[in-house]
Amino acid sequence: MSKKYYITTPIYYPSDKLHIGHSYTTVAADALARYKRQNGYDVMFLTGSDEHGQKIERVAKKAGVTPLAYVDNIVDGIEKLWEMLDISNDDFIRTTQPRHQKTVQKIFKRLYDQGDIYKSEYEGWYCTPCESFWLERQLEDGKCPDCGREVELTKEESYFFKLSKYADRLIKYIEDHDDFIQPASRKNEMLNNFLLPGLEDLCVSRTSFKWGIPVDFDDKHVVYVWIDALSNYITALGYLQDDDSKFKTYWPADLHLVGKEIVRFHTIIWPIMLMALDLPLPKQVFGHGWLILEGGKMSKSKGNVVDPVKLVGRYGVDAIRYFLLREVPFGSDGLFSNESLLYRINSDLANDLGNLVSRTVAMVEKYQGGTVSKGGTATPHDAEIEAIANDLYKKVDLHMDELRIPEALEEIWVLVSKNNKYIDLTTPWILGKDESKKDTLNNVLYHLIENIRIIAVLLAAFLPSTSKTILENIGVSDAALMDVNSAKAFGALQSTTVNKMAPIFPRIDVAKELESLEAETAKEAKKEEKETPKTEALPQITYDEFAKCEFRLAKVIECEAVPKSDKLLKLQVKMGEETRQIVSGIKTWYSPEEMVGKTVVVVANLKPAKIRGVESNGMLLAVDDGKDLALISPEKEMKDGLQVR
RNA sequence: CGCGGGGUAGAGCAGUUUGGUAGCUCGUCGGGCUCAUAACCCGGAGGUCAGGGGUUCAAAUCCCUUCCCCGCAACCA
Repeated sequence: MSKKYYITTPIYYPSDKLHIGHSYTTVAADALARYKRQNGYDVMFLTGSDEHGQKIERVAKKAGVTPLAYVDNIVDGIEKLWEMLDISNDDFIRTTQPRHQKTVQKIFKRLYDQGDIYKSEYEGWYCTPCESFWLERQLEDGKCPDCGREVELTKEESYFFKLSKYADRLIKYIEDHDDFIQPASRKNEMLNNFLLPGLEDLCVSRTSFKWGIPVDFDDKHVVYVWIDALSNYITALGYLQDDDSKFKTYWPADLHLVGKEIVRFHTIIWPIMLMALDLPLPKQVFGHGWLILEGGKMSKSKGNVVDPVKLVGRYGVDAIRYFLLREVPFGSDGLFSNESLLYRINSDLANDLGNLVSRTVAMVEKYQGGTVSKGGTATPHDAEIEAIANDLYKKVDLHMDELRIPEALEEIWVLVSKNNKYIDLTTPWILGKDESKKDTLNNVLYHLIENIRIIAVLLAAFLPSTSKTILENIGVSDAALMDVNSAKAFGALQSTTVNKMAPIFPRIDVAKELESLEAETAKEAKKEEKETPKTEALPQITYDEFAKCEFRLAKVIECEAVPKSDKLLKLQVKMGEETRQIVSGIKTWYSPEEMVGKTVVVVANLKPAKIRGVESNGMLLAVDDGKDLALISPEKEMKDGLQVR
């Protein structure tokens, strides 16, 4: 019996197309899954989509289709993307599938029956036109954060899950299982920020929207995200279903690979759910870092979203896979920029690996008619490179065991470089001119080919198609020689005949390519600009209603940042005789210095409010497009205090 | 004083646990080679290890302190 390995990615929320970050998580999980398979594990690799919720209900409505139709379309795109990226998932779970829905209902019922879920109500604010329910702290200006209209205080009936009951058990579990939360820094974050201060019971149902799994014993309610989405890891295995053989084989999961933003749900809510269901906990939750985009908010004009489909189309799957796997270090963030991507492709893939294969194959053809075999006259440089090849598997394996994918690749590249150097040291082009050195030449070329074979075999998990192409290049097709066991030591290959093929990674002209990429993004940005932002029109109002608002010109005379806040500025503005204090969330776009002296439009008769403990008497008018923000000012110099109509 | 991470060559990072010559990749400059994808190999230049103070024969590393950046949280009238 082979050992099992169950690995998952998060299920993605299909309210929009996926970006490079989702691809990163999935490619990393794929590399791990392939690696384990290659090493003889019985692997179950799951990914999927989390398709319910108010947000999807709303975008679908806006698009004029049913939520399911909307989601079908996006999920289709996701599955195509995974296909494009050579993702080898064994299953794809959608939370709208009957197997999932039915099981979630059973789980919910069971938790309810055993008293871990109870019905209660909590107070909040309801926006009738939006049909949405908000918590006090979610409100903006005491109004609906979505539409800005009045909300009313209501009580929403809801089911709650007793997190608190299991908190102590979870704390103990986390403290006893060092590997459970990785990297360790996140473990402290969870304990200090959430667990040790105490857990509140969790609201697990909603009555304010319908697009969800109905609570089968109380059809006013749908199951809210937590129990719905997190359960996917077991519903996909057949838990509480007729055929639960997969569940019996694969649970508990060996690894939930997640982005650092959702570590919390996977290390607190999910384990507690499992405890309540009396199931074993996953062995490890790994919160990986993110790909940070170049320039951050500065690049808003460039358009910040990196589309994986476009990149794969341009540079090929394995170039993108390589970049993703190589660039994000264990437990921290990596940087993405077109430039770094292109340099990586050129230097690691084209120059080092691709060129090594191509020069080696060319020499085998040129000097010995395409065939090499083991043996010949040794050179003084053989021992060193054989030692490196012999140790390579062990080193890669050690890194993979600790989920250090970039380091594993780095290790493989040590052998790549050493081969390039070996060529320089042994100068086969000189040996080729001397008939008496024929045996030495064969030995040198054999070393190169055998090392390339080992490299190709070990790359199979990371760059599956490149691995195949390289083996084809060097004429290896025997299954035993493509097996990882044959790559654990130098010398398994006896003899082979090569096939010279086109370069596996053609060199990219970086300057030209960057230019063309930029031109393309600029074009797209323009297209986006043209599309008028869809803002839902508000109902008409009478002039009297409008007249209730008092807008005035105000001159900023003082301005400073509000301490301990990222976005808030505290301004003193002069409106005629009067001076007042306003707090505004515009620090991202305006510095305190540049605010002073500006004339702006203020809503003057807004009720005062306290923001972060600072009193604010009014509101600055501004427009934003989601990326940038501009204050509204009079078109020519006018006196402050004047009314705006 | 909310929690956490970080500041090391032009860029991205390792080294800090266990003080002892500051290292890797990319870029840059010079040389070598011609099998190869203007590639490969070798060498050089480039660092007040964020600032200040302390411990020590010796500090990037240990202690104290100041400043700055980035996550999370909060907040965006």
